[in-house]
Amino acid sequence: MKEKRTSLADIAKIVGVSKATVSFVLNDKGDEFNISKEKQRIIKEKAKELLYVPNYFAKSLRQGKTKTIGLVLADISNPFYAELCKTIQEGLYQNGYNTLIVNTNDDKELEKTLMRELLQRSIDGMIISPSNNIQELIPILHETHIPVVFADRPGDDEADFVGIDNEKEVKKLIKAFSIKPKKLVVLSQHSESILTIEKRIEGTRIVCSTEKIVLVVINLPENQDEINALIKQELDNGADSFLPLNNQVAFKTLAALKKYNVKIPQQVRLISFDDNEAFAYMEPAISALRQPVKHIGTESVDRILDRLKETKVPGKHLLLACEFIARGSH
Amino acid sequence: MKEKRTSLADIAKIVGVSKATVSFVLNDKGDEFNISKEKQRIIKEKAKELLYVPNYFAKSLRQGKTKTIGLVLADISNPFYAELCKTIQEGLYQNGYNTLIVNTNDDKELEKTLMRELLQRSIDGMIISPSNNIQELIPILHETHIPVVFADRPGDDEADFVGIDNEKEVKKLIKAFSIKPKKLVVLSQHSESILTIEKRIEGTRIVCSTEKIVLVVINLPENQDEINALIKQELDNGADSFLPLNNQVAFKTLAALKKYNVKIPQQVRLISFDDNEAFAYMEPAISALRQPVKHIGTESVDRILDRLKETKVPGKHLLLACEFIARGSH
DNA sequence: TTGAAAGCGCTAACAT
DNA sequence: ATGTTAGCGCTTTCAA
Repeated sequence: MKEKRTSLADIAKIVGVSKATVSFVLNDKGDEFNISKEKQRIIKEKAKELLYVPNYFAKSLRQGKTKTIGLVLADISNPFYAELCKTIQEGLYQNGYNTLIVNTNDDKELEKTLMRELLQRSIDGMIISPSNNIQELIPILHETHIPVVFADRPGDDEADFVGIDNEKEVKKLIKAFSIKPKKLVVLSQHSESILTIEKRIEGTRIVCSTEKIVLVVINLPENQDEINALIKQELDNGADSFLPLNNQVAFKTLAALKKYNVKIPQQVRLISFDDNEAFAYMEPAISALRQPVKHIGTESVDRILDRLKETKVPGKHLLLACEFIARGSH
Repeated sequence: MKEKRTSLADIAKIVGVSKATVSFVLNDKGDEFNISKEKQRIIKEKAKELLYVPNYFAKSLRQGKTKTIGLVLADISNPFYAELCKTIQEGLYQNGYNTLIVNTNDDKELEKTLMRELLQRSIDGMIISPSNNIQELIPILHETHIPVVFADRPGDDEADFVGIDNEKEVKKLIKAFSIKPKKLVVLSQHSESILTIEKRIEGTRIVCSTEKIVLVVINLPENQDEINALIKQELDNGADSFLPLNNQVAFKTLAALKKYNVKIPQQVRLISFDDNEAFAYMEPAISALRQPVKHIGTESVDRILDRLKETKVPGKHLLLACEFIARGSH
C-alpha cells in the first residue's frame, strides 16, 4: 500500500531516455520537440502502465502558478451561498481552475485565519463574501499580491465587487406591500454585524422615515421560543407587516406567526428579502425578493478571470438587479 | 503589484544567517536547535516586516504530505449535501486538514474527471459520495494509494462506508402511513442511476409485494408541467399515497398536488424520504424521514482520520439510524 | 550554536 | 532529435 508513486525519473530510467524527454511527451509537446512517434508511444504506454500521476506540487513550485482560486463563504448551508458556491465552482472549472472552498460561519476571527491559510496555499486569486469589514481584511490581503473579487458583500471602492444594491432593493420591497404598513417589523439574525444586512436596515429606515411608518428592527435570538415571544409582543403592539432579511429568518418568522394563528395576508403581510425554493409551495405562498445568485456567480468568475490576465483596470462595482416574486403573502 | 513573494532565502540574506536557521526559527524549532533568543527575535521580526508567507508547495513537495482531503459531492445545492459538506469541512479543519471540495452534478463522466484532478493534487485522502458504481471507480482509485471513505453512498465491502440503511428505512416509512396505501407512488428524479435511490425503490418493492400494495415508480422529468400531468394521471388512477425520495422531489410533488387542490392528508398522504427545514412550516407540515447528516459527516471524518494513521483494519460499514418526523401529511 | 548542501519532482533554457 | 542542467522554496542531516 505504501509503495511510492511513480515519478518522471522512474519512467525515464526504464525507457532509457531523459526526464526532459518524458516530460515533453507527457505534456503533449512531443511533436513540438520532434521526438519520434515510436518513442512517444513507448513513453506514454509505460506511464499508463506504471500509473504515473504528475506531482502537482512539484509542477506548481516550478511554474509558480497553481490554477486554484480560493472561495471564502459565510455559510454553505444557506441555500443562497450553496447556489453561489456551485455556480462559481462550475464557472471556474470550465476555465481550467480549481476552487478551494472555505466556510467561515460568519465568524470574523475564523475568517481571518482561513484567509491566511488559503493564501499560504499560493492560490492564484480569491473570491470572497466577507464577514469582516474591509479595514480588517486589508492587512491580510496585503500579505500577498493576488487579485481578489468581492461577491455579495463589498470590499472597498478599489476592489472588484459583484452584488446587489441592498438599499435600493429594500426600498422597493416596502412599497410592494399591498397595504401600506403602519408598523413594520424588520428581522435578521446574526451575532456580528454584517454589511449587507446593515444596508438593508439602513434602506428601511430611510423609507419608513419619509413614509411615516413605525419601524421595529429585531435581531433574533437563537431559541425559537424566544423568537415566538418577541414576535407575539410586536403583534400585540400593532405590527402589521414583516420583512425578514434572509430566507432562514423568514422561516423562523413564519413559524412564530403560524403558532399564533396569524392569517397572512389578511391580518399581517410578509415579504422575504431573499427567496427560497420552498416559498412557492407554502400556504400562502411567500412573496420574496429573488437575488440573481447565478448571475452574481458567473460575473464574479468573469471578474477574477479578467484580473488574472493582469488587466490593470480600476475596480468595477457591478450591481445586479433583483426580481420581486409576488406570491400570496404581501 | 507583481513584486515576488518573500522567500526564506530573502530573510536569511538580510539577517545574515543561513536558510536553515530561518527555517528552524520560523517553524518554532529555534529552541530545539539552540538558536539564540536574540537571533530568533530578529528573524521573526524581519519575517513579519517582509510579510513572509511560506510557499506551501515547496513545503508539501519536501514533506510529501499535503494535509488536504478531497471531498467529492454530487450536488452542493441540495441541502442534504450542503450540510454534509459543511460538517465534514469543519471536522477536518479542526484536525488540521483542509478540504478540497468538488461538485459533480451526479454526472458520472465529470465525477471521474474531477476525481483524477483531485488525485493529481496529491491529496492525503478522499471522502466521496459517488455517482458511479464502484467498478467504474476502482481503476481511478488504484492510480493512487490514498485512503478513501464513502459517505452516504457505499463503495464496495472492503471500503469504509458511512451512511444509512436505505432499504430498511424506506420499509419503516411505508408502514408509517396513517392509512394503509392502496396505491403508492414513489417519486425520484435523476438522469443516471443512483445507488441509494435504487435501494430505496428496492425496499419499497419488497414491502408493497408482501403487503399487496399497488406500486408505481416514477422518475420525474425536468419540466414542472410534465410533472403535474404525470401526477394528475396517477391521481385519476387511484393513487392515495406519495413517497418522494428526496427533499427536492418532495417540493415538486407538493406543487403538483397543490395545483389540483388535493387535500393532504384527507385525500392523499405523503411522506418525504429526506427532511427539509421548510417542511415544518408548510400547510400541512410535511412528515419526513430525517437522515443523520451531521452524524454521517463527523463519522466520515473520523474514518478518514483513522485511515490516515495507517491503521490497517478491514473496511467498516457504519449504518446510522434515521428519525421519522411525524408532522401532518402522513 | 550555526551553516552548507542535498534533494523532493518537475520544467525549460541551453547543449549537443 | 534528445540529453544535461539549473533551479522553483523548503526541510533536515551532517559537519563545523
